[in-house]
Amino acid sequence: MSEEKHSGGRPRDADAAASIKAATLKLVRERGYNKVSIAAIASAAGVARQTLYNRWSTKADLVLEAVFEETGHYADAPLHNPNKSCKLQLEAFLIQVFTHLKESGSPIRSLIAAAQDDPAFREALRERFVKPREVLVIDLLQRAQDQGELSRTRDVKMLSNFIHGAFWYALLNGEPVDARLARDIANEIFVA
Amino acid sequence: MSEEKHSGGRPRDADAAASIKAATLKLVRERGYNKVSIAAIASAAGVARQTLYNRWSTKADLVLEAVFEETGHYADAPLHNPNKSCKLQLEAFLIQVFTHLKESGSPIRSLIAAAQDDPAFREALRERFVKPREVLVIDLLQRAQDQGELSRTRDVKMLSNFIHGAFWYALLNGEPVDARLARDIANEIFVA
Amino acid sequence: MSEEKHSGGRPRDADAAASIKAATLKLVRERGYNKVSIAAIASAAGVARQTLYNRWSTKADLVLEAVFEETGHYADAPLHNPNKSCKLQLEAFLIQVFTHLKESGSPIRSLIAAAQDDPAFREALRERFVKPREVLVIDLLQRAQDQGELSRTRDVKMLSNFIHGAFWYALLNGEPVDARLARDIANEIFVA
Amino acid sequence: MSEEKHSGGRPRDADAAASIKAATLKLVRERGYNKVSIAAIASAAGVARQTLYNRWSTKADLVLEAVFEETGHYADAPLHNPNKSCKLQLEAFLIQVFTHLKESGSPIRSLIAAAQDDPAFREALRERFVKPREVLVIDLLQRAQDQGELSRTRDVKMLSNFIHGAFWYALLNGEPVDARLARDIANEIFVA
DNA sequence: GAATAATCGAGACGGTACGTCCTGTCTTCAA
DNA sequence: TTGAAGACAGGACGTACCGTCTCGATTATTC
Repeated sequence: MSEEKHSGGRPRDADAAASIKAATLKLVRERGYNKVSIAAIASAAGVARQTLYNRWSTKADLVLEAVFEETGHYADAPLHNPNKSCKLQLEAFLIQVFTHLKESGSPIRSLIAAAQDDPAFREALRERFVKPREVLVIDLLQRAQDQGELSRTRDVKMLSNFIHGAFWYALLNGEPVDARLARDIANEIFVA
Repeated sequence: MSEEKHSGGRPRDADAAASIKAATLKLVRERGYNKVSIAAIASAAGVARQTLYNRWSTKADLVLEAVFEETGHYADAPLHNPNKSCKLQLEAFLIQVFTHLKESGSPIRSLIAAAQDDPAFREALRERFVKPREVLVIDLLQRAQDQGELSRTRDVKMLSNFIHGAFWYALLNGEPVDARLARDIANEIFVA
Repeated sequence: MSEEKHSGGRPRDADAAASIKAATLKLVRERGYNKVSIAAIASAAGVARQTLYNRWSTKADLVLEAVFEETGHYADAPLHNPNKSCKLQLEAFLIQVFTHLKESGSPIRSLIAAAQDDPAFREALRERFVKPREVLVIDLLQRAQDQGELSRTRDVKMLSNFIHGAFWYALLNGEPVDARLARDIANEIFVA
Repeated sequence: MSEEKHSGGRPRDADAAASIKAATLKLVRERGYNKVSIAAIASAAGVARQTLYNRWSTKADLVLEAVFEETGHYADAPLHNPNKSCKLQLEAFLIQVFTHLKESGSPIRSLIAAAQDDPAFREALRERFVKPREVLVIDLLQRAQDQGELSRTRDVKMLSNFIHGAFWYALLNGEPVDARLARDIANEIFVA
């Protein structure tokens, strides 16, 4: 069902996509998004330049896919853990996110940057990166309100903005995005 | 005293700097940062391309200066207004900042983006844009604590991060950065 | 056999080479070598600038090829004509060379000039322009000696230098290089 | 009489001209004419760039003066030496010229090259370098005819062209311009 | 002695050209 | 039809020069 029909012609090289994404991640981490050309990625992947254009329409698309291929799935992981307080669940979630960033922080910063001049790409980033995390956090905060751990007077949407905003702000300003930040954010959100 | 000494050689054309910055702002607002070439700025300013290179080492530097030349001073404006509650002062401050962004939001988004691939430039942006606003907000929050308007249990540094983070998050995600957001942020900070 | 193998990749546009060389000759004759920029040639040929760099490493190389493409072959023409005296054969040969110069004298002067600052290019010019003509003249003079038309005491290598030197000297000094010069040279060589 | 009246204003620095010419010769010999910029000469001479423009209108003019300043006078030296045969006088003269070229050959090649794109400069070179040597050689050859050392049937103007042409040809083709060439030329001219 | 005027060091300016790099498209051959 | 290879149009980049110009400072001559 997920297999597209192959109607004649040479089939796509299955290995190509993997080696391209690997080369993309490697180069972007080493040199930074803007210092990596499409030609350099193709060359590092041992692939013709056209092969990249066959599959991704822009460099941003490619990097987006490369970055979230491997690690994009953790967002589906069950955040709900009845044994822990919501505050600790939030902290644990942030630590999980920040750990991923330790490796891919630079590419993600680059993606956010690339999104600023390309509305279509900004939307893609929103769908794949931003919204899933917002949903998780908002759910968690609502659960906290249901369980009386968080006051019903708090605006969970704005709190979510505070949480994500705080880590974007640190990320984009080059400040450490680590366990300490996760704890400080969680503490301040659940302060009252 | 603030004038740099002129130690020989033809002095720089004072008009040139102004027309270059004006052309820069105009073009960046119209087309977006990455769609504007240095040659186009020079041409619009009626100036030789080399003249830009004589004064700014990168396009980011130029745009940074152009954006904050005119509006960078309002941060010095007295934020302290004894007749208003701190919450309203915060809201007023944010409205002021957001008003500026209505005009220069796109260039500033571009600057934040450009900073992600250039540590030196990120530092410059931090000094000229980020830090001054942090200082203002932190002072205000501390005053609020002194006056009993804000609980001493709150971490003003993290609250400042929430405030700035919330607006960066909205800005970079293409959501409205307006008076409503200012009010919502102020409300949530002073919620208790 | 003389065709270079095509080992993958889009083949070079055959028309492009022709139109580039044509534009090169036209512009160099009109404006002079140093007044013609690579960009101007590309533009006149309706071709991207990079296409020129793909094929020739320097402007001198390009002009060299353009100048000798059309007319470089006459050197192969049989100089040996048993019905004429060697003196008249020399005169006819020089007239032939000088006629070519009437059209391309300016580009050739430019090539000689360009060769003075580029040893590699000087060698190329020697191979394509200088040596073939030396060989022809030396052969002719030796034939003249064999037939008793020229004394065996003469040094044909030096006489060849006299002949070519005289016409370079005239060419580079802006003096007429015409049939009269051809006759005068031939007369003086066969004077005795 | 050769001193121009100085009617007010700071007089020109007398040392400047010397150090400029020295720097010019040094740099042109080291790097070649086209690889030397006016700015580099000024810098090497410890002089402002404008000072060069105050005195010479083009780089070619400057180099012309620099090259012939020191050695341009030998052409006035008496070539007539009754004790030697004209052939030996010619050989001695050529050796004298070629010795100068051993040091300044490269700049002179450059000057001939530069002249090809600048008629005014070609004329200047002709006056200062070409014609004086032609006159000397023609006089010598006429003396040789008067004394019976050279046949009256020879065209001394063309012989002069042969002589100068032969050495230009060698010079511009990168062949040795030395005592051996001087002897070979003299021998062949006086062959009969 | 003061005014005048040309020169000098320094360096900005308008301009032209350079050679490199990159993007996205196209065109060939081979699989 | 895909892939490898590479040419092509187009455009931006940063650098290097050129010849001109504009400063402040200097150094003569002329008044």
